[in-house]
Amino acid sequence: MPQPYDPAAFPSVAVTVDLVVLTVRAGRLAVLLVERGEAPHRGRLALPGGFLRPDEDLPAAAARELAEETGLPHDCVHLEQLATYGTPGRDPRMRVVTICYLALAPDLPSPVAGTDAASASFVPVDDALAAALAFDHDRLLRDGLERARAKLEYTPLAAAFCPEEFTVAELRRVYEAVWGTPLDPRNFHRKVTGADGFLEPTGHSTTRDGGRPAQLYRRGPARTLHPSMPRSTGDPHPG
Amino acid sequence: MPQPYDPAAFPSVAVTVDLVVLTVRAGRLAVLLVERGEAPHRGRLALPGGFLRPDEDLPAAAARELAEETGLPHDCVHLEQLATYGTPGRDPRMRVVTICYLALAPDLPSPVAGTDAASASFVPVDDALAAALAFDHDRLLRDGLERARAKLEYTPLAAAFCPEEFTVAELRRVYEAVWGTPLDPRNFHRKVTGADGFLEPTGHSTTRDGGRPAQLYRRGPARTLHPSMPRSTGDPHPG
DNA sequence: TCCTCTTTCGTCGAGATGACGATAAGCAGG
DNA sequence: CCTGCTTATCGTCATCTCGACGAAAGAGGA
Repeated sequence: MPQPYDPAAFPSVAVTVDLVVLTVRAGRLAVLLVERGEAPHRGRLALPGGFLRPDEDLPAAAARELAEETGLPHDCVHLEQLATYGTPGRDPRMRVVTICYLALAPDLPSPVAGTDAASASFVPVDDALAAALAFDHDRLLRDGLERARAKLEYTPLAAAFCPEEFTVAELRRVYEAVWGTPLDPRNFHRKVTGADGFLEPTGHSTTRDGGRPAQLYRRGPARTLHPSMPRSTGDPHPG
Repeated sequence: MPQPYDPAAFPSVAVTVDLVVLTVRAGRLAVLLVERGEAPHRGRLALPGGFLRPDEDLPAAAARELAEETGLPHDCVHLEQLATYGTPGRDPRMRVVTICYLALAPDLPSPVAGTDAASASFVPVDDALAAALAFDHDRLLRDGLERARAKLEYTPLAAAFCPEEFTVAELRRVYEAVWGTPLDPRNFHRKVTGADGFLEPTGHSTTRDGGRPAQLYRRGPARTLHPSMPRSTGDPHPG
């Protein structure tokens, strides 16, 4: 903590808040990107974000940026702090410390045209990683992906990618998109319906997936998964 | 990311790097604290930390603070970013954004007298939480504890609390101190010796624990634990 | 009606785990 | 040397979970 204190003793540091906003669209994991209109990295794709305001809390800044870029109702979006990046030179203009937030959102039907939403669009993560992003945003994105993949294992957070009511198959497709591996529908069904507090039946059902009508569920109250969601398929055993 | 750019457009923000340094001493989990010599919170206990320097990377700043406060050889200390705190008013003097790092260290034999090490000392976490810390350091400490407890479950990081060579019982006492729950020595032994890459036998043995001589191990190359270290004792089943 | 599709329920063997018994191998004291 | 104490290490067993897969249920379409 600041012991010696002198307003002139510390350097000028700009603080920004950036976002890794993930969603699952057409069975693929996608990230929200904006095209930079100014130097440096003009024309390159970048994560959305902006300066922290004078009297703004960190989560509030993240929520504000999220609303500006997506117009999403922020009661259906999961938002958590990811990490902070401050390597000198990561922004050629000046010393910038960036607090990165991770957001998981359901596939929004209309790309709501907010203030800055015009230039923002969801890009499949594979494409985003192939096309080098501006600044060190490749790294932020990779860190966000790693966090999201890990969290699906031991939290019921996959439901954050789903609409209010969803089927077990829709939830499974979220896992398959984020992890990039196919899962057995039968074992998956047994697992999630057996997990305490993961799913709450709504009583409704739907045939939007084509075959036999599926039960509709909403998110349960659980915050963690015990035991965790097994990720491997085909890997025999670690022990 | 900074789109509009104007050096005068962002407010003056001080960036500090604070540390939650944990160790296990006398079977209890302890945290490194310093006594504040200046206002605000003069005389209160606080986490060690300081200002980020102009051309210093974040992990480098954390490592520097750690060396200043403990004098620990920093090749035996695990250091990772914990979270960033920037709520307006958390420091009454000015806007401060603090990047907090978590460090796990073995019990150092001599409290090496470094530059600032004089005032720094390890305090059992229970005592630290009972005595309110300066600023919002209670929260940083709680977050650090939560992270540490979680990481022991799915990583071999408990060995970071142990010296170069250690016995299974010493490792078990680390888990018991961090989690605050007793573990069955026989099941624990089976688990850690069976986990791939967790422990590497040295061939030596010791009787420093009193009874039958115990094998000495060093840390293995594994970075994660599959399956994870079971935490519950007494809880029958979650399903 | 028959086929196809997806959901949902069962079965089986292979680990993993919790509880706990049994043995091994040191030391202290008589 | 023998007895008792300590702790380390090995086994056993019932229960739970998981992966692989079979089979029935319930809708729509040819």
